[in-house]
Amino acid sequence: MLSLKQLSYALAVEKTLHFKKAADACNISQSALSTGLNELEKQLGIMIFERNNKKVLVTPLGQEVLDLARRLVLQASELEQLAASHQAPLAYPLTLGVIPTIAPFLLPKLFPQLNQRYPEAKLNIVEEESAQLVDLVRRGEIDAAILALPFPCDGLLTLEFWQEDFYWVALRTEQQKRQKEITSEQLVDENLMLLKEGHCLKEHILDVCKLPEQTANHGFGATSLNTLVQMVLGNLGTTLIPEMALDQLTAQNKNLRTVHLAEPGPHRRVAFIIRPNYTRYDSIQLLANVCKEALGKR
Amino acid sequence: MLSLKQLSYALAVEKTLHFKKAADACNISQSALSTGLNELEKQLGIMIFERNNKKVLVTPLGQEVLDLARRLVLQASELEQLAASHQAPLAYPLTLGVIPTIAPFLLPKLFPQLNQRYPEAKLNIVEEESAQLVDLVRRGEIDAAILALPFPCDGLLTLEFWQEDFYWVALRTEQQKRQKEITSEQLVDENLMLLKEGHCLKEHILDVCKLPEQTANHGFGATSLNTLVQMVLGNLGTTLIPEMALDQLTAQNKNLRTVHLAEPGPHRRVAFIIRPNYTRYDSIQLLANVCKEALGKR
DNA sequence: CTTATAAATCAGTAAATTTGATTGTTTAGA
DNA sequence: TCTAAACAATCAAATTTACTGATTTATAAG
Repeated sequence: MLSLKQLSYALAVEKTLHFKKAADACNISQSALSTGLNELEKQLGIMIFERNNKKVLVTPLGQEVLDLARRLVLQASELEQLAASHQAPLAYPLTLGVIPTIAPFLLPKLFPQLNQRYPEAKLNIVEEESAQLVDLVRRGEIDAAILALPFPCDGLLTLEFWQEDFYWVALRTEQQKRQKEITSEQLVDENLMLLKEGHCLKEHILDVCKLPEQTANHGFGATSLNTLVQMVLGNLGTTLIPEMALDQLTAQNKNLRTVHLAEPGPHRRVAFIIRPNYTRYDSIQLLANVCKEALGKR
Repeated sequence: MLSLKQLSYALAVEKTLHFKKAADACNISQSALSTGLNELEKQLGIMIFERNNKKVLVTPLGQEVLDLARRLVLQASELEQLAASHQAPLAYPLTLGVIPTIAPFLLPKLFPQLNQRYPEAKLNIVEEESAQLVDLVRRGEIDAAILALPFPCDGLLTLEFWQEDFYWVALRTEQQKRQKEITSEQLVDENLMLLKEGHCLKEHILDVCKLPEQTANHGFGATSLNTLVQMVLGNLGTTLIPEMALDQLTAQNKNLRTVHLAEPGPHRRVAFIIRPNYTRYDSIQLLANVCKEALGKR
């Protein structure tokens, strides 16, 4: 009878195309992996890998088999997790993707809250941009991801748990007006610096402000809001940051002023995305609630 | 590591709720099954079955786990089949459902043709009514089914391979007209006998003829077209049969006359149904072609 | 031609699964 | 209340399977 172990060996080889490395990844000897694979191929009656002593490559039929095997192994691990998650909520470690414009602001609030509610909870965090995270979730390499919407995630489930607005950050100077709000039109003259290509926050800001791509000075390719704010302090321009970043990035600094962006909100919505028939929906929902609470208390 | 073997043991117990019977079904001893299950439950850290020496029942969480396990085991077998089907077309035995108004007429033509084209092909046939077959396909208990359309099969794929019309069957008498066609209106006076409830052919006929339910004498609950034709011979009334049944049921008998039903056709369409991501789509397509040929040659 | 590399193979061993017999409960019937 | 039957759990022994480390064989590169 087909075994999941054998299938996982095959998947390891698919990844590395190298028996020794794959064996190491599986914590077995090269010879065990070799015989295991031969056994699998014998049982299926096909060649999955075309190989000689020097090269390994996947056959076309082998690719089909591996794709099915991947699904199988993924579902098996989901079954294990389902069982584990019913012992204590979130007991089984969850691998979570978070985008860079959320991670540094949400996580420091999330972890203490989570520890208090679910002491046995364990999270592995992966920080990537939205597009990569969607892909990782789809392929089942991570359990879920936290992104800012709108973002195209066809076929995935979204679990929204937070909405927020953007704030304009500028240097506090003598001749400033004591304004409470700033409009998109006013922003045009303010040498706006945004994150570099690929960060959804840039798109969201341009969308909300109905500004064309060119309006924004691209901040010399800054990849973090922290950097952007440092640049504001260096008098290089101004920027926009989401509400959740306010206290960490600007609250401590008397030289900065933050002004609410006067556009109809919410300016961005924050949500978990998961595969539609992910088995630990409950855990993610639990987690979403904790996130909400964590962000809720100012 | 979780093994498919253990999962299949659990599924066997779910079916029988009896360790010894389940063990027999798995071709292992009761003790092996018992330890296997204990091992599985230990690995998952949960109870799947609540049991004492006298009763076995599934826990709520156990049910969830079993549902996932079923999917897993099904997909594993599909993987095996995928591999096997690439060695020789149709080599791996295929379990096929066929409705009673098709099976006796299609299969005798199909098998010789199939044997000639694909000598290694093997089919297991299950004869049930449409609704049951749809269910069996959905649950993965059979690979595919042949039904007559229209029939509701949401979420399943259909592979149509044949269309045909209905023919009116009546006793050949002295005073008959030599008519070539008969209309629905004329049928009303002809004491029409149809199959009993549940056979889609009855629905199809009433639909095509735009007749209300009550028009048809229900043939005293006949469950086969053969019986109906015998009743026609016994001068109990008349009936309608599909084209594919003509030569077997009426061609040999001089006392019967068959007249084409004058309604816009085709009166019924015959198709395979399969699960959308069934792995042996190719095999079914092959099979559909053979069916078409088999019916095609008169 | 030599060398380094990598998969296959082999023999021995460890681990797992399975069997058959037995035990201990539970239920139903006397 | 007692007895018998049914059934899952358990145990020791046997078998099968999986793994390791060493060796062999084949390949590509120098």
